[in-house]
Amino acid sequence: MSTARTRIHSPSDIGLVIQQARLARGLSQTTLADQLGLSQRAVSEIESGKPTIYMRKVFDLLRATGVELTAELPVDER
Amino acid sequence: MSTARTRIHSPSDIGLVIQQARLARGLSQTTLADQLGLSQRAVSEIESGKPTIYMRKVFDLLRATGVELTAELPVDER
DNA sequence: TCCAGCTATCCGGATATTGACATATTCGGT
DNA sequence: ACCGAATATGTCAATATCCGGATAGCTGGA
Repeated sequence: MSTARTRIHSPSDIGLVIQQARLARGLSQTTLADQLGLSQRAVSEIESGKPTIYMRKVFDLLRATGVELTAELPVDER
Repeated sequence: MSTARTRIHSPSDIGLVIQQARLARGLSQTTLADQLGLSQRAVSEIESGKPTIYMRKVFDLLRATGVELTAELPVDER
């Protein structure tokens, strides 16, 4: 069990990661959507990178597909 | 110049990171909002973790504040 | 203490997203 | 090539976010 790391810079980037994670788990959009109380349409649109999607849905999907997000903030310690 | 790493699991988490990054750059919500064509209100709500915010706005803020996101997807390579 | 800058929050109307349903299209396996 | 599952996309009414403008509250500095 290794870990694939991907830089995320846009809705499209995160959509692709979510799609990969979903497929890796052998889930259909419909199955996942039903589990989370989302519409199949929403899952499809998120994976395709629609920019006007609510954050909550994205985080729901990340959690359900086991994707971990890390933020890196450059800090200049004086 | 070091790098602070934070696990992101929710809109609140990402809001806090964005706020830290903004403050580290000495910017006000209004200044940042104007730069990005957002309202000061939007920046405030994002930082406070409002879950029904469009993804695009969050990515705009991440870019503007220099925060890097990384996704980690557990993969079982047979 | 006074004041300016910053942030959180209210209202109101315009606009866009939402889910449900339906369906065209694509994809994978046999 | 065929067939069923999966996915992308259309419409539509309902709903919620959006921004502007305004403002109250908070904070730090002079």
